[in-house]
Amino acid sequence: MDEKFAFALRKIALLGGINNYVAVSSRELGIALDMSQQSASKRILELLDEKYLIRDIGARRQRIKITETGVDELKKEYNEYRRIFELTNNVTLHGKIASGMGEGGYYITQKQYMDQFFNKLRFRPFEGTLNVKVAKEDLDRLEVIKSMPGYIIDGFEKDGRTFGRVIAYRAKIHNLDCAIVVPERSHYEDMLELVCKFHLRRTLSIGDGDNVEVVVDLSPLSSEDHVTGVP
Amino acid sequence: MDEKFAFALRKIALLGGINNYVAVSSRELGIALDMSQQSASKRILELLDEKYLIRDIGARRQRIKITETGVDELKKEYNEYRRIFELTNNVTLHGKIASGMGEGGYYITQKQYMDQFFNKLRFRPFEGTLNVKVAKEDLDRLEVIKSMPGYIIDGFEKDGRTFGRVIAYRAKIHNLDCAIVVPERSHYEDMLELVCKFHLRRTLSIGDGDNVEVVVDLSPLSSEDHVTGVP
DNA sequence: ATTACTAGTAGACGAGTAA
DNA sequence: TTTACTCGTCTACTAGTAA
Repeated sequence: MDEKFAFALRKIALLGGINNYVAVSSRELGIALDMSQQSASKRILELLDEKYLIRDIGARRQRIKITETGVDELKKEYNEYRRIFELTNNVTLHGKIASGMGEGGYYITQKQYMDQFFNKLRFRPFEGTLNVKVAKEDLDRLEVIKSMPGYIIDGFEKDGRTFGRVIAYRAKIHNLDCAIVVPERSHYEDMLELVCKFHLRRTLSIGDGDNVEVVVDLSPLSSEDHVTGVP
Repeated sequence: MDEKFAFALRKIALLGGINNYVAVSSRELGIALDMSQQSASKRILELLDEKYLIRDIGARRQRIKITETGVDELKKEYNEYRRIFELTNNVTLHGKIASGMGEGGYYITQKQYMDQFFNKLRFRPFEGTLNVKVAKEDLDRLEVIKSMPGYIIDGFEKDGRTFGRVIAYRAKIHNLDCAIVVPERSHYEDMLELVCKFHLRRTLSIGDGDNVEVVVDLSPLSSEDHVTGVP
């Protein structure tokens, strides 16, 4: 997104435009953005065009509201700041082992995914994945992780079903190397899929309901096989 | 600050330029900023000129580092995002009553300050202020408060001494209306000055070392007597 | 490789103004 | 009052290139 859009959206958010329609004239927005009424009016039109804003235009005063897409863009910048001021390269997530092979497990163990894991992460995952339900208080950190560059695992079609692109991140669970896998653009999904060279339940002697700590490694990736969370 | 500077600084911060010199070529920065090498080079020169960046230019690769001023600018934006996504209009600070009249108390009880309190906050503070040492874990919230608009209490000169501009915010301590007073641009100062119409120690039966909870009201101010934390 | 100059251009901005 | 058009200016960018 163009930075000027983020700037305008941020100021509109500060005026209360995130959850409600807020009456902001182009003159007022111009003051907030330190520009003329004319330019602010144009900016609003651009934001509407980009679907970052919706408008309820009355006879006297327009009322504007930031769309979900717009809020997502702001969160992306917010997450950048969190990376700068809050996080290091290692983010720890707490969670509980969830029952074995859910829907996600079926997806991830597809050969097309597994081959890519080997090519990019340099290990062949043990058949089957470990599901970890992330603790509520760590969900926002998971959001930050999702906004970071990770290993792209491309999607594919098979038997008329669509398997979407997923992003993998190197991680450690109890000092064992593994990777976490999250579907691209999914919001507030609290289930992690872990892939590992070994059979994690057996190797770590863990089972359903056990608390685990997953340390995700967010250090910069080597080559061009990475992607930013949302392009 | 021009938004384009904040944008560039943010990307440099993400490349690790906050606490250390980091080797970033103008080409690399251009990629991060989605602009040409030439423009990125120019942007670096502008940031150097604005004292947001310092540079250690070697023969091959320049190494850059964000200055304290630059970090402050980034924190300002970060605090805006925190206001958007974390805070409501009321921010609660925890702290302990500290010993009576420190240096700050001497300052604040000056007549020139007191008259302005009456004009702007519409109450005349009881002679003397209450010092509250803010708990370490709430210091970052205090930083956010400082970045918000508050009531400007102008500084003055007296007997060759300079009394700086301070910012006041409406607050409540144990449901009693009061105001907190912070000097303009002071970093990581953990001492709050509270002013109130009543004698707080007597009215609330509190004394040194007692834990108190101060709820600061950050709702938008009425007129033109407010200022943003740092202009 | 770098960094950064100059020159030319596209687009962002504000003034004037209409509705 | 609003919003938003046209149009002229000027800035911010890129390409070419030097060091």
